Amino acid sequence: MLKFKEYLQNISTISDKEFEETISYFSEKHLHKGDFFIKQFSVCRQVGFIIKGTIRIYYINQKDEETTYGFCQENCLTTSFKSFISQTPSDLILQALEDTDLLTIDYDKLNLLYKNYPTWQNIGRIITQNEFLNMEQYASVLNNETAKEKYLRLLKEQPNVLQKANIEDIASYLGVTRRTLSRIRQKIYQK
Amino acid sequence: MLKFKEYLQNISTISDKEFEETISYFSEKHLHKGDFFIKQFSVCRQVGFIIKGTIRIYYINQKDEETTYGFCQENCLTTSFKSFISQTPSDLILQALEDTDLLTIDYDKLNLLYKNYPTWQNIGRIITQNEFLNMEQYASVLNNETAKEKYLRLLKEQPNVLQKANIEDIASYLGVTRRTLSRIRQKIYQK
DNA sequence: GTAATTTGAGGACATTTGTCCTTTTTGTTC
DNA sequence: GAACAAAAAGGACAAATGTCCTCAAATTAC
Repeated sequence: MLKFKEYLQNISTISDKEFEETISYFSEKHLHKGDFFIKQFSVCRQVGFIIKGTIRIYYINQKDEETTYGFCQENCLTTSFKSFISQTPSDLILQALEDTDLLTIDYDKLNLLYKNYPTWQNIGRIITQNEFLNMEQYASVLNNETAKEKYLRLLKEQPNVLQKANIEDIASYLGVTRRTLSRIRQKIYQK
Repeated sequence: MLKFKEYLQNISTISDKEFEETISYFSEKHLHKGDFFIKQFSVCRQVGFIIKGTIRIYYINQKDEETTYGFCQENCLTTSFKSFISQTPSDLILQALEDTDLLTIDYDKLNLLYKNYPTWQNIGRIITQNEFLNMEQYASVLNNETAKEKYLRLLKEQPNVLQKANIEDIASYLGVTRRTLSRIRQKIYQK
């Protein structure tokens, strides 16, 4: 809860009283390893704030291959944003890589927050803008970083993901085959 | 003007009177071939609606190579969105590939529109969401389409861009070198 | 603990792409 | 129209990546 309060205070000012009231709109959710937060083709009805654990975000393309968008961990928001804002079936799949605790809010309750608290209108707009910036950053990485650079960044920023995810997941995150990932690791660790 | 009205009406309902008033917040701008709508590192102060012409959006990466994000043409909004919303220096460069006519609105005037017209708050939110969806679509293309597929889509959706842009631009849009683009064309046109 | 199964490492070869060129084509100037 | 310049096509080889394997290590089941 404390971390969530910090998270919101980084976005906008929120009083203790408002936070207390806000928190009553949220629920807690526990996922076991392998559980889905959002399944493919289901309408995403919730946004989650990760208290503890790891979520892998991925989708399955036309050739039946999994492409991993990324991994969300502690103190991050996680949702299938497009599905959530448009309340349409989700292309993205969100799955727990390990036991994960979340603070969640439903679509309707979030809209109540927007309606009842001017602060939340502000928070909502900024979160939407942040989602845009994240997506832009993601596209920029796809354009500019080699698979090796992406691997090194993952190693730096989310080293524990390398333990929790399997080779297949990491390779699909890097946009290469297992074989190439194997070669990347060889170069990094043997020199 | 008519096209712009249609564009807005597709987003939200806007009365004739509101549109008349709205249009007074906009200016017309004419770019010659090669002119910049937004230069690198300048703060983007305007959003443009293209009446006629073609804008290439690109940036220059750490290795001094140009990467082309895409090409905007008639009846599309064009801006360096991140720079515009945050009023910070732009990574993206927007340049006219041919003589281009735009309807433009300044940052301050847009905020006046938001303030004075509830309709525009709605339009603004939806445009922001659309920008997110566009960026997501862009990332999805980067992940899923081969250079050849991208070329064929360009050929289908914006065939005239292939005349207006040079090989270098198109190759950087596809994410390959000139040599590979040459091979792609060879395969497409000789079989 | 042993056997069976899953997962990661890496060999061999084919395919693709990039680099560095030269040649050809197109467009421009006088 | 000839001469020049600019842009695109494409040859030759090197480097990177994918495909299809096998083998070793780790994990799980009994």
